[in-house]
Amino acid sequence: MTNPVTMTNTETMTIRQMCDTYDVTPRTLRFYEAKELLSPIRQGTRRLFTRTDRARLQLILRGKRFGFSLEDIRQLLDMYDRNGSNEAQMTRTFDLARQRLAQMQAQRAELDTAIAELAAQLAEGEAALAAFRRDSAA
Amino acid sequence: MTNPVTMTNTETMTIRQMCDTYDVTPRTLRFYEAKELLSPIRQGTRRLFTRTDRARLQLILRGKRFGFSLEDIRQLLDMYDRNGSNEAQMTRTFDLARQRLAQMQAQRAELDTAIAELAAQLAEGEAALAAFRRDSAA
DNA sequence: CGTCACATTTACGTTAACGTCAAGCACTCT
DNA sequence: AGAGTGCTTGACGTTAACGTAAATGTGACG
Repeated sequence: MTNPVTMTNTETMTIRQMCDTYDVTPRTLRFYEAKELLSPIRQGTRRLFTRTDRARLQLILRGKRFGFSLEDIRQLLDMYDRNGSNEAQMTRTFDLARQRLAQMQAQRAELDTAIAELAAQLAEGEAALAAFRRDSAA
Repeated sequence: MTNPVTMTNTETMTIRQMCDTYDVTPRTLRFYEAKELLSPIRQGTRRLFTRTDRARLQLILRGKRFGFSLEDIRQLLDMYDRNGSNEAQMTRTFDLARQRLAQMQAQRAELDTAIAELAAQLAEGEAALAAFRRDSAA
């Protein structure tokens, strides 16, 4: 039944493989486990990360790129997870997601105006610099 | 000479007026001064914040809303300020601004995809919830 | 069996951006 | 003079997200 070829344990990864794959430190993975963001299984004392852990880690890293706190991320992960929960739980979860979405949209709007303003400043400054150079020219 | 009515010094503000106006704490203003983001003048031992300080504070607060560090902000403020510097200084400053702009645009792109994904998740989840409710219905 | 490479736990250190006392001036009002 | 209000300067405390060091374990290899 168990195919010896596919048995090369592509299912789980050691902590080092995880670090190399996702460019994080061991400390980070242990820290995430302590914070209950990941829950690798144990082989004796060593950690083995499943594909579930890997999926969660990718979500964590993406969340971090957006400036979410780990606590925020933990809540979002719960949402991705417990979609088979009861109705009350689900609606609460969706409320949280909608709030977050609104925050993100607001942040996007602010970022847009900031980008526009900074671009304007840049244009203005570069025009000044160009004039400066014309003056310095023979 | 000095008109007692117009003497209400609309030019400068005390630390408390600043706090009330911009919704920050005294500690924050002193901290920004220590970090050389603000440079209020002194009347004896007390601080008096000029319109320059107020303008800078607004820029600081806006920068913070975008997640910039105070150190980032300090550099940007320098850019807004020293536009009358030498050419080398200016080009360096513009490089910094362009880098920041690129960062912001990248961040916006990421934010966009995150928004899209989160919205999709939400829609999916809400569809599931609706089905859940149909099942529960008589 | 010794040692090497990699893993683990424990625990203190670090940075940013302030918060939170504590102790003491400086005015003003009574 | 005493009390009150507002401001000042230290200086230690706090949270997040790990970094870093120390001591120990453990499985494979020569």
